[in-house]
Amino acid sequence: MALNPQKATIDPAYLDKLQDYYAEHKVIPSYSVLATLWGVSAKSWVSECVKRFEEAGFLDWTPDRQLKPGKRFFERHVADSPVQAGMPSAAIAEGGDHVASIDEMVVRKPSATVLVRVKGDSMVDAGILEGDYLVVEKQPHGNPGQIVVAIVDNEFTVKYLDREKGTFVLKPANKAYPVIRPRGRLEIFGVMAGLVRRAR
Amino acid sequence: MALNPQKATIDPAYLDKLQDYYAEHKVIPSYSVLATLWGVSAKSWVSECVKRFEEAGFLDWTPDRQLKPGKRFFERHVADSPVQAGMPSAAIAEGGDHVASIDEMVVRKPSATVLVRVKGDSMVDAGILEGDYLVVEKQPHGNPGQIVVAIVDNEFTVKYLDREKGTFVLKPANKAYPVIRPRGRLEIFGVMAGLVRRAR
DNA sequence: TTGACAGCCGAACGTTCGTTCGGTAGCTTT
DNA sequence: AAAGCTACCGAACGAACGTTCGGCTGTCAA
Repeated sequence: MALNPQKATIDPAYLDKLQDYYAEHKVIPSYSVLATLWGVSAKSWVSECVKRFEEAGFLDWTPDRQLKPGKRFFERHVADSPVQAGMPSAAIAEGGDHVASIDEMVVRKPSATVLVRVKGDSMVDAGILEGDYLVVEKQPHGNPGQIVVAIVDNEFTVKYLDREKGTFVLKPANKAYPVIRPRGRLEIFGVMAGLVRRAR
Repeated sequence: MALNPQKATIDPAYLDKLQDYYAEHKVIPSYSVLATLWGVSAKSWVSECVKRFEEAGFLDWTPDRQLKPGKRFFERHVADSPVQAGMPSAAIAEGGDHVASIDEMVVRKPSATVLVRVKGDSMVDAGILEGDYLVVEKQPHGNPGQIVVAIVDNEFTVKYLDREKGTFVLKPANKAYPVIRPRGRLEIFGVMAGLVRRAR
């Protein structure tokens, strides 16, 4: 057990503060600012801690040797059971699930991905509410069963794509709305890749 | 017309390159790096351009006078109508809804934010489906009307928080489920800050 | 043809940066 | 009781930073 490769410990409180700072300013601060942020007074100590963050993958360097967020910097914790609810950190060990970032769980092809604000309640039964942001992967076709964003009468419409006797139709997820049977070609803007809602 | 308040012109190519750099590294580079990035050789010129970006709202300063992205830096279009579907950028004109990244629209305090996977269908009427990820800001209390994650019988439960005769109760958004009236203290894990769904 | 202006360069300069290194105080381990 | 380790401090230092300022070139209006 002496061969435990004992990683240098990193202080989760330091990471928290850095992440919150970054969330506010979108930049990694200088060592002296970091020092005051962390409540320490020695830049040399900051330097030491930064090295640990770097080894752990939370910080990294640009080719020009400027400090930048590392791969794990944007990791978000996925809580599964309340067991860990109270525990005040228990190290950054491999415990629990992580997710790279919300962005990445929902957008696969950034260049083809757009957000579309949902209007109306025609899809409530699919859990899509007015005001939600639909993450849409732009592409001119879709498969039956998928939720697609189509262009009807020069407006976006979010509907289930389905097939009826060889032609595509758009089905709402709300009994109060009718099925849309487009005459002519159905113009599909993209398919739903995900959904994001801001609370309240 | 001499009194046209003629804004100093900003070079969109410069902005593009800066944004690409930022997208890759998640930091604003130093003036000398900016110079090579832009293909100019005078830091003084970089300084001048930075001032213009600053006035235009694309760059800003931290309280410690470090350069950081400004409000308009992240302008990413939220498509509202199909009109803009095809257009490839069309200049830096004002207007339109913008959003930085999905992460940021939904998490304010990274250090207190967790993802909770939704189990069951007790909140379907609030558009919260099984398998969704609830973005939860950890805090031990909430206000009536908010959707909260509470700990009941050592399990997470997502419910509306409400008040009945002075005590807090948890209301599902699904008539098939009963209101939960906790005996003793109600243990709140956090409040819903947002929701993320991966399509299928 | 003169002058104003915009885009850009280059040197100089004081400030701040991050590193190095030698320290101290407290806790464990032996 | 000594030795070792960890968390942190503080001074020193060269390198890099961003600002200022003067200068050059090309364009456009008068």
